Amino acid sequence: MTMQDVAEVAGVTARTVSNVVNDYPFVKKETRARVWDAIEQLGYTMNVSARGLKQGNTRLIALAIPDLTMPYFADLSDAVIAQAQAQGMSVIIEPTASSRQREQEALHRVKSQFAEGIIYCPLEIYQEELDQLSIGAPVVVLSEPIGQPKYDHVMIKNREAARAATEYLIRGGSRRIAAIGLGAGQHRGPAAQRLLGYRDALRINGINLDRHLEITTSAWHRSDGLQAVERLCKSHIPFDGIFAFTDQIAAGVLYALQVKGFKVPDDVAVIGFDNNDESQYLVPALTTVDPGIDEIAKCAVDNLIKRMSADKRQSPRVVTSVDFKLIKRQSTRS
Amino acid sequence: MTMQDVAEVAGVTARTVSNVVNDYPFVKKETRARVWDAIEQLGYTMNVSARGLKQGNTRLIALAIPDLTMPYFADLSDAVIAQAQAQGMSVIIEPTASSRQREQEALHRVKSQFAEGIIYCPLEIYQEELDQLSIGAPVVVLSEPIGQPKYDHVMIKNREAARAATEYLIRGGSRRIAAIGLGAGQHRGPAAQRLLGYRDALRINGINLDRHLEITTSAWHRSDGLQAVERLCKSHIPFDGIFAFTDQIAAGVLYALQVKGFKVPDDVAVIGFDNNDESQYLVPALTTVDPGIDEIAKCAVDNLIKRMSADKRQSPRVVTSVDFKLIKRQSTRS
DNA sequence: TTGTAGGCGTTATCAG
DNA sequence: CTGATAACGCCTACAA
Repeated sequence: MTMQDVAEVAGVTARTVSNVVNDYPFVKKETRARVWDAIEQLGYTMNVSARGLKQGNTRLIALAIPDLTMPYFADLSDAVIAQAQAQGMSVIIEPTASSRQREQEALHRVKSQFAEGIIYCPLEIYQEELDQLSIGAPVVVLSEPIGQPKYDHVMIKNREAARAATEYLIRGGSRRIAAIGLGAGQHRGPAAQRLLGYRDALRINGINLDRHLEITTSAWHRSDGLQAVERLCKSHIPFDGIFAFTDQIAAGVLYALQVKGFKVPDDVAVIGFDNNDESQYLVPALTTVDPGIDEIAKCAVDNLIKRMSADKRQSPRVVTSVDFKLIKRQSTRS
Repeated sequence: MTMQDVAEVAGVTARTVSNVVNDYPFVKKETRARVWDAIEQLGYTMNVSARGLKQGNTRLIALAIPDLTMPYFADLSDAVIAQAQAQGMSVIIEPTASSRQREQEALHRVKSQFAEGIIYCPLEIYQEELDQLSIGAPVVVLSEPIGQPKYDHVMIKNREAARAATEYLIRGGSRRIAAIGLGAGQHRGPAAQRLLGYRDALRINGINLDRHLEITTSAWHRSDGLQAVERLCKSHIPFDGIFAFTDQIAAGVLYALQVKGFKVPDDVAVIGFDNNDESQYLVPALTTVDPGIDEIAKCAVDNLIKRMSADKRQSPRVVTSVDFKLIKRQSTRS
């Protein structure tokens, strides 16, 4: 079933069929109609591999994220897909299960999945390593760059946002603020930045650090928040505020606090990070940091598409920073 | 940058390069090594469009869902991607925004996005219409079929599950049970089936229907659950149980009940549908129906791949039914 | 406004 | 085990 077949039925040549399906303007109305009829009649669909081969593009991009079942990444994926579709591109999603190996595979597989570029959310692969990989396709990285990165980056200011969140708790009267969500052994990446921002806030406001209030977790799930609170309680460490590194952690935290009989925000104020849709329906509704997902997605897709256009491959790397917002709800005192 | 270029550097022909990258076994070890070296050196990646053209496949499938930001569909997408990857396929996700037009577009665009088949979650397009569309690619539909469908279907027994959920509330002592989530004007689709199951349960247990307890919503979001409870309260309709058609609705319901001072499950027992991860961290943890997402995804992908293999295109349509489970938690009395 | 011819990068066929 | 050659289906100068 080729253009040739359609052409024969319509009584024209393949060239004309091509003109019709590609909306080339200078085709007689009547010819156009005959061709469309033939297409319908035969159930013809164009072979996109052939077109891709000829034109050298697929209009497909890849998006590598740690875990699609986490609301933040689902929202991000949705926003990326929307932005891409607005530019006539489709998106292949590749969850990496927060595994180093799967992240590497995702980067290497880009081309073999027909994608012309990739938006990459790193968790396990650090920038030095990333910058040494040879990927053979344009990349936009969603994280804070260090020094002169090899690829375009889109980021939010994790450290500043974390500081703003922590200071908001302090302004509400909290003095013993727990920070929940640093991964064991992590010294880099968003969680580490958020911890630094937390410490900044304490230092600037003259509050002593207490390492017992910095709770590491194995991941960023609700269960991690719940376990963190249990650990805090079990070791009898007093606390009157919690900065959860993600809203999912915060959801687990709120659950645990409720079960243990703490009043939020009176006994303990809680702030999250991500502004998931879910967070406004928690009880009490969660104060959180809105990272501006739509803006992140827009910048990422725009930059990737620019980079994909052949003439821009060598242009200087661009690092885009997206503004965050503090969303004030009922889980904190103001 | 073609195989030819690699071949010249490696001192072989393109044919040999092809054999190497495709793991054809009968290539001398030494030749193989030389070829890989050349590939590394040149940063060569195969042009998959060319291969697709030659072999007639892309190993890409599409997944059309209403909204990726809804946990159920994010979980489903994740499961479908995992299943597809296990079979060496990648997935293009197409959110249809619960819009009739976007659902149609998704179905028509399949091929033009390089996908060889599509898994389709209908919301707005009914089966008669779907069965008349000419799609030109294998389709697996995730919904209950009516009569003799044109395509393969994978379904859960919505009506039976809804009945089981409602009966569980009845067994817990609820008599005035609200059903929340039927779309305005919907007489078909999963919501309608769930309403029927709800009515079945009441009838079988000798409880009179009260249409005031059947609350329609515009969508299946948390906000819809919240508004439904407000509407119930405002019109002073007494109720002691709620069957929410999704866990997201239930989350909004629990929030509203908490705000209004109802005790769950003592004053009002609540049951949901979907078993989102979130639901076990709601306060109180939500009793719900687990539709078996992994099983659904596995059946969908398996059936689609079978259907894609040329010789199976004409085999009889298969309808797969996946079992549900009741997950009992603290939002209901037992 | 439509027809003709050639090539995009790969793999398959046939030799060797 | 490897080399040459011919498609795969489409697009685009160029020609008419």
